[in-house]
Amino acid sequence: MKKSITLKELAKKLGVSASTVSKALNDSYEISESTKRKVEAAAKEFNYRPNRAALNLKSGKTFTIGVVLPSIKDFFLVRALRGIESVIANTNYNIVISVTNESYEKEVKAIETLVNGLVDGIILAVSEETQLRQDFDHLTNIPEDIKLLMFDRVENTIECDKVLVDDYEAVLKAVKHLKFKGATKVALVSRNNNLSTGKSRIKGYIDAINDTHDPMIIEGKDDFIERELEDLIATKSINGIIALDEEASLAAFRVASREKLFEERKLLMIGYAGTKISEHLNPSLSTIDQHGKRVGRTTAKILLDKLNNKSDRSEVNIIYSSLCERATTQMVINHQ
Amino acid sequence: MKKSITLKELAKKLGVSASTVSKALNDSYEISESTKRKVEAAAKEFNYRPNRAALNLKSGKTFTIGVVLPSIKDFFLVRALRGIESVIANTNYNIVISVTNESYEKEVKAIETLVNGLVDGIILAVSEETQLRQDFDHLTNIPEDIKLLMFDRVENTIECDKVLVDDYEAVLKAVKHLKFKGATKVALVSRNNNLSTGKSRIKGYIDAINDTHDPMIIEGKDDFIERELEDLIATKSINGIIALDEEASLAAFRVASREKLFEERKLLMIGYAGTKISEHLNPSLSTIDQHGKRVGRTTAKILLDKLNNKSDRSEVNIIYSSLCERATTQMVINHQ
DNA sequence: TTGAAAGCGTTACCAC
DNA sequence: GTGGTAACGCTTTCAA
Repeated sequence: MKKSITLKELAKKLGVSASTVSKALNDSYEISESTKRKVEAAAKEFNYRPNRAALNLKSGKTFTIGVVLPSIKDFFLVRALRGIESVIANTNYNIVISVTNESYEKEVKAIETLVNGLVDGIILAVSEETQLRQDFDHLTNIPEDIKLLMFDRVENTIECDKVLVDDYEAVLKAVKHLKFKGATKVALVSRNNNLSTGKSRIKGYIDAINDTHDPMIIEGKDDFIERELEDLIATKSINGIIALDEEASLAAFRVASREKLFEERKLLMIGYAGTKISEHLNPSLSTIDQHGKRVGRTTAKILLDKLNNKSDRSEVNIIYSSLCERATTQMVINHQ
Repeated sequence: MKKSITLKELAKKLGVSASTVSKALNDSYEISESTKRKVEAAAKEFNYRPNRAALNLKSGKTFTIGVVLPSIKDFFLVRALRGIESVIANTNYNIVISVTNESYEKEVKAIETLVNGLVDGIILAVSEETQLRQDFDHLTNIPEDIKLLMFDRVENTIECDKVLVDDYEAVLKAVKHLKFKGATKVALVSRNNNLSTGKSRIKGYIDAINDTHDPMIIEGKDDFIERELEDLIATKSINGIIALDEEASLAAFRVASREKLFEERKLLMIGYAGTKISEHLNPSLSTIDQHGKRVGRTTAKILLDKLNNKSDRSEVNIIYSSLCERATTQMVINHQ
């Protein structure tokens, strides 16, 4: 592996000035063709690479975008990351990634680091703990020349670009669909969380059941969900389930399978879960698809527009989920 | 959002020199306590943030690590990324991520960009196309002050730190285990690839069947695998399957389910697939667990050691896979 | 067509 | 204890 050379050293080797080399490499009209050729040849020979730190310092830009995610376990966030990456890859920007593990403290630290001249813009999905604490100073203190975009989990009081998912409507529609397909008693299961998205989804559920029966909401870890759900099945003979995340979806699915509710056509279900696993469950699980990759792509495009000053005012973009119907909603329910 | 201020401007506001401010903020013994306090207060008030580009330029370090991955769809690579992130998060380093989509050209471009003063070190899993072309100039040309570490898919001719998975042994053992459990005719399925890891795994399979029967190898897209496998089942009555990746595992699983081979206890199977999906298949799928997260953690630790000059010679580390036994190998096979 | 010099924001050496 | 100055690697203005 060769050691790389600086512009000055290259200039010395060529017996010309640094400015000449710089201009030649930037294909300036001031430099003669022959000099350009010589410089380019030498640059290649000596493996010259412009020093990025110097470039950044000079230009005040970093051509780097920070992506701050609460988790890279969550299938939706990973898909969003893929979407972001697919757009950024075709530009001259780079991606710095930070994972907060849903921690407020890590989020503050991540933003702090990124903001210190590491990035030109930040794409952020707020951590759960931050939403719980409702403490957003680290976001309001971001210098104004760094563009912020929030997606999915969003804080409305902060003015910045936003890309949202229609959580309320998606669940509203899903639960109505369960009812339409014959479910008369729909329970909701969810991991216990403090997310704005979760609250919207629950609201969608409540509005959808619309007093046709009391809300039946189970929030907790997967084993808790399993226990409580078994209880609800026994006591309330529910025939519909809406699950708000993958953990809850799989827990509910396990219960339903164990109780043979799908086999006996006693239950309809819609969840949130990755495509591959939903397809391979038996019966395959109907899900709400949030189009994570599209969310990511939109996110990246809007931020790039901002960075290129193509737009100035803050934009709010909504990506509509769609119901991905598979076997758990395609049976006719068996009302005894 | 406040605009941030430079050290010089801060010095002017305080009526002291830039050097004094710099030293005060770095808690130098040369500066009086009272000055330090004044400077710190002012720094906070005016939202001073050191400019990272200037720091990088001065120190010649970036405290950034580049992670170049062929894909972030692959569950193993995502787990490795998580492992890397979990280690780096506790240091003052940052992660720049590049995804090559298995493309040689993208890999070259990514390395090129990272090497231009963006990072101090690079963690790389080589793309499929690069392994196919066997063209590694972009790697041998990396300046010697940037540390390179390759993991999983590795090129032996390049001297650098390496973290490997025991592909050969893992498949050898897995196939032997299938035989031990009663499978007498084991077929291998795999997506068509040109990876070093795949070749090692196939070698493991061949050595494991050890002429007890002819190798039966199906390589291709999932629909191709499904067709060919149905054929093999019909004509050769195979009773064991080893699948080398998630796509192949799921394709083979679908065929086996359709043909009711698991129900009738006619088939044993081991695959490579994500934990969650393997557990939720019915019957649950036995898999080879490569401990992706551990691979990532090891990877990051070794690179950090190199960056901190804690070690100098190149290290090769092997992470041993383990067989994760689930239902598809826990039945007694039904020999008619 | 080429070159000298200033400057981006910071640190470190050396004077004072 | 404090301040001036040079330097990191590059671009850009202005002069030659």
